[in-house]
Amino acid sequence: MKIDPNSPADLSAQIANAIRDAIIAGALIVDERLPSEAELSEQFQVSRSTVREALKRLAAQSLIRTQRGATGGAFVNRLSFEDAYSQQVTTSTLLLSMNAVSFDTACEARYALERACAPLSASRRSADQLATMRAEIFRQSQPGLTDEAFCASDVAFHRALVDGAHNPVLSYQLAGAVEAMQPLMNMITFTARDRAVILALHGRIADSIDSGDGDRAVAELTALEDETRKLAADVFARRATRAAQS
Amino acid sequence: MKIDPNSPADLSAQIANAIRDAIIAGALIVDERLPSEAELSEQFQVSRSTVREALKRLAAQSLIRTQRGATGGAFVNRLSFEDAYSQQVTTSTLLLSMNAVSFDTACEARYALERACAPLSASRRSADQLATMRAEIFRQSQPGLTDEAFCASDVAFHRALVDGAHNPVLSYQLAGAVEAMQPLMNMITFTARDRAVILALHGRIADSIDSGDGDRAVAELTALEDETRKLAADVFARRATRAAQS
DNA sequence: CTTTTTTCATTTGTCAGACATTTAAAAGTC
DNA sequence: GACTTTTAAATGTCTGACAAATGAAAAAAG
Repeated sequence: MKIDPNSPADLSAQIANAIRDAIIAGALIVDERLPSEAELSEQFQVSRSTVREALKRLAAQSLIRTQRGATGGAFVNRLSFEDAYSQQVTTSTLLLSMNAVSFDTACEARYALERACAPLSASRRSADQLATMRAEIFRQSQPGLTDEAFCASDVAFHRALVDGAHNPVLSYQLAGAVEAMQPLMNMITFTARDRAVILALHGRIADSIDSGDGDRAVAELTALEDETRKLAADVFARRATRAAQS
Repeated sequence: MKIDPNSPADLSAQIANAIRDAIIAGALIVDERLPSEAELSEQFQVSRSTVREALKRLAAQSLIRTQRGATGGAFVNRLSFEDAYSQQVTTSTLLLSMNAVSFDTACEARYALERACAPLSASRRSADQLATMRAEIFRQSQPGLTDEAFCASDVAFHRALVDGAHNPVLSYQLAGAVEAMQPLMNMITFTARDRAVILALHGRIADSIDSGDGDRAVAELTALEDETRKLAADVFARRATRAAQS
């Protein structure tokens, strides 16, 4: 681990990268304790503040955790799917909102990924996951549900579908795509008729998963994608009309 | 943005979260300049070091960038797909290595996601992306190629396939899955016969994409997945045998 | 001897103040 | 007007200090 004091990059960034690379390379293993801040500052020949800034950078990426006290210090963190999941959601959300990703693009990606899960979910889903899907469908059928609650239930439904594949890697990858779309989905106002159509599609998707028919689930998901895009197109068309009039 | 000095969490973490939430909520927009460190330390009633640690946390997530000098400061960063992409790769790599994700699980996720891209890629890929696929296939046919170089070319081939879908969200999501698997793939040693089989499958995939036949591309990808898993199974079986003998 | 309490050393968290470095704008010079 | 110099503002780094947490060792109690 070498540091160049004349590099344009901040010392704290260099140190953080050096430690991160050591973790990736396996030189530092999970739960291993890093040297104390005082020792690190001596090793790298920098002040303790600089070391601390480097450690905070790593902590922000869940690569280390710190503990105070006599036997405390910084420890290499086992990156859990949960940690990665929440980071993935914020990153994806910001990506969509900051880069003006169109609704169609996000929607296409989301359903393409979901269709990838459907066959696996159809053959593996637990009874519990199927029950969750049914429960969310029931919730969506309740009158008086706000649009936001409807969207939230929609996310829960699709998460159960994805988790049914019992592949944590897939669940992790999809989490961002599905949850990050929620702000976009929330722009849509659902009429009673819209909800009925979606509800019917959700029901048919659950039935397909229930009967283990992956191909049919894929087809129903495609139908749901078409429906979603049609709804969004209507919303944007109405907005454009209003904007032109005013 | 309120900070609780009695919270168990570090002040710097609280401040970082407050600023992050403001960015997500849109209260701070892209390229907007945050108050100077001195001003922030007064606003939050903490020392400048604490503010700095908070800012380093945000910088580690590419949420802000800092600039020195008279008109310098911390600016809200436009999170680019490239930034997110590299973070995604490191996170995915660590997830796989630290959580003992099986080769089969990772492989299944990867090919499921790739199959999701295939139909889109078949109908949209640019001539350039198809040329890249062909070029990588040619490179893979060269004798004397190391296993690592073969794997790297494999990644490039699949990236071209994915990018052919022309959906940045899909490319971003898949980047992690494909690149993070490279260390696992590198454990496999390819015999000349293995390479010939893979090469033939790559050729057929490229042909499918070329002719716009998404369904066939999906089928060929499935065949490639089967082949990859068979190779991996052989490797692990040989290892188990050697381990039992020694 | 065992259990409980106290003390203590270690380590992170926070603060205050200082200086170095970078940078662009303002002021000065020709 | 064009160029150079100065200046002010901001981040980057260093030093030293104290607070707070925490486990371990030492001391006290039974």
